[in-house]
Amino acid sequence: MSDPSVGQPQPVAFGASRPMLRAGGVPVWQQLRADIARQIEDGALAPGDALPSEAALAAAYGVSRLTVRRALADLVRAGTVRTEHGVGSFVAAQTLRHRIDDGQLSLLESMAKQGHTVRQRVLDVRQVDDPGVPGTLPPAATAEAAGIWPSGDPAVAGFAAAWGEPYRFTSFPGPVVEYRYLRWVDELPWSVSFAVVPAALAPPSWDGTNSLFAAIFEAHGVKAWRDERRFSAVLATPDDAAWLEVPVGAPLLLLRGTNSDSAGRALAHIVHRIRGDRAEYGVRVPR
Amino acid sequence: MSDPSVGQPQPVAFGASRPMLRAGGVPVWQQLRADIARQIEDGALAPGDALPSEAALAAAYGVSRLTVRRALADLVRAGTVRTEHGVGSFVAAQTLRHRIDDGQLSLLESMAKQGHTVRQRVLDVRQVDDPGVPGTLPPAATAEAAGIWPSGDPAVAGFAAAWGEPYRFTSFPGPVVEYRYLRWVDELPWSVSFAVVPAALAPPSWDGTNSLFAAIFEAHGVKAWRDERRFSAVLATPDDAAWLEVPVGAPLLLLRGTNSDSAGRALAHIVHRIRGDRAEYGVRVPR
DNA sequence: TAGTGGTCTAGACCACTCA
DNA sequence: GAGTGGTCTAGACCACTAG
Repeated sequence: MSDPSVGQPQPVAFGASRPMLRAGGVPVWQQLRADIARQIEDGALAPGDALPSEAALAAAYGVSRLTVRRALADLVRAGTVRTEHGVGSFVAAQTLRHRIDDGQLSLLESMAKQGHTVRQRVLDVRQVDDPGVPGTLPPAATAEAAGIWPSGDPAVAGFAAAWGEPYRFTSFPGPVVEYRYLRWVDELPWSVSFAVVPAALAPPSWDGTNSLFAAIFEAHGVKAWRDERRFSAVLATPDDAAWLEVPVGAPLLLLRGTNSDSAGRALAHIVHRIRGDRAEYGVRVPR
Repeated sequence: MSDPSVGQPQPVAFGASRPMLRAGGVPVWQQLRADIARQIEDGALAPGDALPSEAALAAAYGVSRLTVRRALADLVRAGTVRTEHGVGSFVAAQTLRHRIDDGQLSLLESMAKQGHTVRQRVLDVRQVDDPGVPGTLPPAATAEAAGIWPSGDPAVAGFAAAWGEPYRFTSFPGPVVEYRYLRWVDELPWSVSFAVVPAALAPPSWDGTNSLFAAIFEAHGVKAWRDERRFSAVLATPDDAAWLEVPVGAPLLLLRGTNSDSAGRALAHIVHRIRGDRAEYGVRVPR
């Protein structure tokens, strides 16, 4: 109840708008979330503005701090509010959803045309001598699809877990190489990605400065075409959250696909886990 | 600590696997989630099996019930665990992700070819005489993109909020008709969808027994083609949750697109909010 | 050092389901 | 009525940030 206007713009009178209904069917934390969201929506709070502290909100609304935290956690997962440990909560900047025309251009090429910068960093490269084939894949491979993430070292989660189903390269039997890499667009995390290619085609030392398929083309003269893209939605695991700088439970666009050569032979499988608040993938539908 | 084996299969010895680490950097609820998930992953718990009650889990792991609930809430959002109020928690059945080859076929046609049944129900139809045009859209239209959902009557959220950006039909000025409808696949909720079409083209009484564009074709002889599909990921709002029978915060695949006639004139805008645990949309990429 | 968010506890009451 | 999950509280301690 003390004067909170010290440097930060005075927020609207939180809690004054309407008292929480304890008897109605709607939980208090949902009403609270809606009330905070409405003030952001109405423009009473602009992006970057500080919210009152959790303790202040709890006092203003006459609820416990845990109830406030539950409402805020929902807004944080949705990307509406951003929290900084030890600092405060703020209205999140509206992140622009970049429209990617996901044709045959790589992300680097597509974004460069729009004037955006793309940076890639290879997290790990691993050769697997006995890759997954139908029927022999361990149960861990389907774990990701079930929303299960590894509890131990995150680095051990390989392509198979990300892909979520048996795979193999019929035209290129033998060992494969798995890549895991991060992508930034305009210096903000964009996606954590997995790729697997036959070892016979794997570029010896891909460092992410160009696209993986550009590297394959340079090394072997083989051109890889995208032939299908499959889209779904998943939640960010703690692993995703750490890499992508989003809270656990944030929405991710799951993009899976296979690249093939001109003869239709599969050359690579790719999985992208893309920040749902940043990406909108556009695909032209042929008539 | 009493004997819980009464009719339900005796679950594995929860809590015996490893004690919670209180000093490590990983929060206890994340360790707990991982521990429960591992037992599901390992096959110790099969789909449909009952988990111990929250109180029993709290006692077995030596944590408070709230910590258990936090771990379970994460698994519920991810679709790994299903809870029934007053009954218990269960390992969720692995929902199959249907692959839709999202070409020019409607969902009804595409799924019928795979032997699945599709049912549609129109929730509401509304004529809007002054539809959103660039620059005149109220701030509420962008609310959905920011993860804000209406606190009042859910039925008032119209197409503009779902679409998230200004729109208009340059070739068909004048009033538009908004539809909101639900779709089931194999009698399980699939998506909640929004469509807006010029009033001049709107089928007088579409009831969902056929596809909206089939109805338009029958009424006016105008064939609508899909020309682009845009994919993103969002979280289920309480509104989505109620319709789609998923928990709040579950991942949804956001599919937006425009259908045009053979001359390229926009005839309709569509938004689908699709259960991420059920759908995987496939699109062929032209070379 | 003060204030903030992050975590966890013990306990309470309610709504719901089922024997 | 017993047992379950759903909600909420009051309080505690910690980690982090900043003046």
